[in-house]
Amino acid sequence: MARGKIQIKRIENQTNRQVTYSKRRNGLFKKAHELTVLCDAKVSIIMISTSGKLHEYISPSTSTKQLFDQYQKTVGVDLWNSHFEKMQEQLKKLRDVNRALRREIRQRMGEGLNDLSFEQLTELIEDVDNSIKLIRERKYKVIGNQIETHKKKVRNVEEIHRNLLLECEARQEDPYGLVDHEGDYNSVLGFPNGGPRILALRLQPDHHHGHHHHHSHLHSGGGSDLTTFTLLE
Amino acid sequence: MARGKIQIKRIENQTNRQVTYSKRRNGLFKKAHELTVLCDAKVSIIMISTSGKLHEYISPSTSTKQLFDQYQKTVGVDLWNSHFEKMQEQLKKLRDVNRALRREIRQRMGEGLNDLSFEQLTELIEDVDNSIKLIRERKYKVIGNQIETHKKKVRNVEEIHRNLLLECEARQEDPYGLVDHEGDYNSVLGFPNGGPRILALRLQPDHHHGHHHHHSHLHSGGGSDLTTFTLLE
DNA sequence: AACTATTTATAAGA
DNA sequence: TTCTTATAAATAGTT
Repeated sequence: MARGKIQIKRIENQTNRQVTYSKRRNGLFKKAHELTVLCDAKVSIIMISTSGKLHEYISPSTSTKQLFDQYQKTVGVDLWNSHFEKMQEQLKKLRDVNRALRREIRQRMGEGLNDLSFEQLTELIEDVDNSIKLIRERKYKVIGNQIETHKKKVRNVEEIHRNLLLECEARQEDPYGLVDHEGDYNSVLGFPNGGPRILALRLQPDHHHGHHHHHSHLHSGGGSDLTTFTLLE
Repeated sequence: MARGKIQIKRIENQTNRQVTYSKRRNGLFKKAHELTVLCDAKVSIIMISTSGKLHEYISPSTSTKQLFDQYQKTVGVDLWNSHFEKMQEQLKKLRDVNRALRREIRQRMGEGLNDLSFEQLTELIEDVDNSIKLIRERKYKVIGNQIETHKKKVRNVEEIHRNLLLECEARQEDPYGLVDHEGDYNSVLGFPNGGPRILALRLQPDHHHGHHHHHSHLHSGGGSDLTTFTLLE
C-alpha cells in the first residue's frame, strides 16, 4: 500500500513474508485496540504464523477465557463438548462397573439372590466356601506368626525382668530403681504399628444380624495384641 | 482518519459509535484476511459490541475450535478445565469407590488379606460365614420351590399319560395316536424361562483352584432342571 | 529499525 | 445503511 500496489496472495519470499507479518500484525492489533476504545467493544485476536508462533490481542476490559465463554454461549456450538462427552462416557462406564461390583458383593453377602438360578447358587456357595477356607488359612498363619512373636517377647521380658531383679539385688540401697525401668515393659509389649488398620470399606446388610458384634476394627488403635494372645493361649 | 483527525477515545454519540464500529469492524476483518493470505497465517477474531452483538473472523484454512485448542495448548493455561473440575472430581470418587469395592470382593474371596489384622480376619470370617448361611437358605428355598413345581408337573404328566392311555384304549384302531402327543411331555417338563441367567460379573482369582468346575451357567441354556432334580432326589 | 512514496482506511457529510 | 471524498493512517519497498 505504498511504493507500489501488491497482490493479495501468499508472499513467497520467506524474509519478506516474515517482515510483512510483523508489520501487519502490529497494524491489526492497533486497529483492534482503537476499535476497543472508540466503540467500547471487546475484541480477541489470536494469530498463528506459519512458523507456529502465536500472538494475541485482547481488549483490556476482558480476558480471553471470558470472551471464549461468551463466544460458545452465543454461538451455541459447543467448543468443549467433545471433551465433555468422553468424560461422560467414562463416568457412565465407572458407574456401571460400580453397580456390578456392588451386586457381586451383595450376592456374596447373601442378599439380592432372587435372580440367581439353582446352578448359580450352587456355584456361589462353592465359591464362598472356598473363599472362607482361604481366609481361615490366612488367619491361622497370622495366629502362628503372632504366637511366635509373642513367645519371643515373653522371653525378652523375662530376661529384662531377671536382669532387673539382679540389678535390684545388686543395689539394695535404691528401692525405686525398679520404677525407672517400668517403661520398658510397655514398649516391649506394645504394638509397634499403632494398632490394626481399618478395613477400607464394608457394605452393611440392610437387615441387622444379632450376632454382629461391631468389632474393634472400627475403633482405631483399639485393644492391644497382648489381650488377644492371652485369650488364645 | 479522514475529514479530520479523531481522538482515540470512546465515541459518546450512540449512532456514531455504532457506525464506526461497523466500518472499522469490516476494515479489521479485511486486514485480517489479507494477513491470512499474504503471510499464510491463521487468524481468529472475536468481537462483542456494547449491545452484545458478536462478530467473528476466522481464516479459511482453520476453525475457531482448532485455533482455541492450539491457543490453550500453546499458552498452557487451560481455559475450560474449570468446567470439568466437577466431573474430574466425580471420576476420581468413582474410581476410589471402585477400588474399595474390588478390595472388598478380593478379601471376601480370600485374597489380599496381608494388610488385615487378626481382629479384622476374625470379623471377615464371621461375615462370610454368615453370608454363606444366607445363600444356603436361599438355595434350600429354591430347591423346595422347584421340587414342589416338579411334583406338580409329574402329577400333571401322569394325568396326561393316564388320559392318553384311556384315549388309546378307546380307539384301538389308531396305534400312532400316542406319537402325536409326545410333544406334550417335553413342553410340560421343559424349563420355561430359557435356562438360568448368567451371573452379571464374577471376579476370577489370580490362581486357579482344582475344584473349580466351571459350571453350566457359562453355557447359556445348559442342562435342564430335571437332570438336577434327579440327582438330588 | 527508519524512511517515504503511495495505497488504503475512514470521518464526516450527503 | 450506503456512497462520496478529503484526509489520516498504514505500509511496500528501500536504505
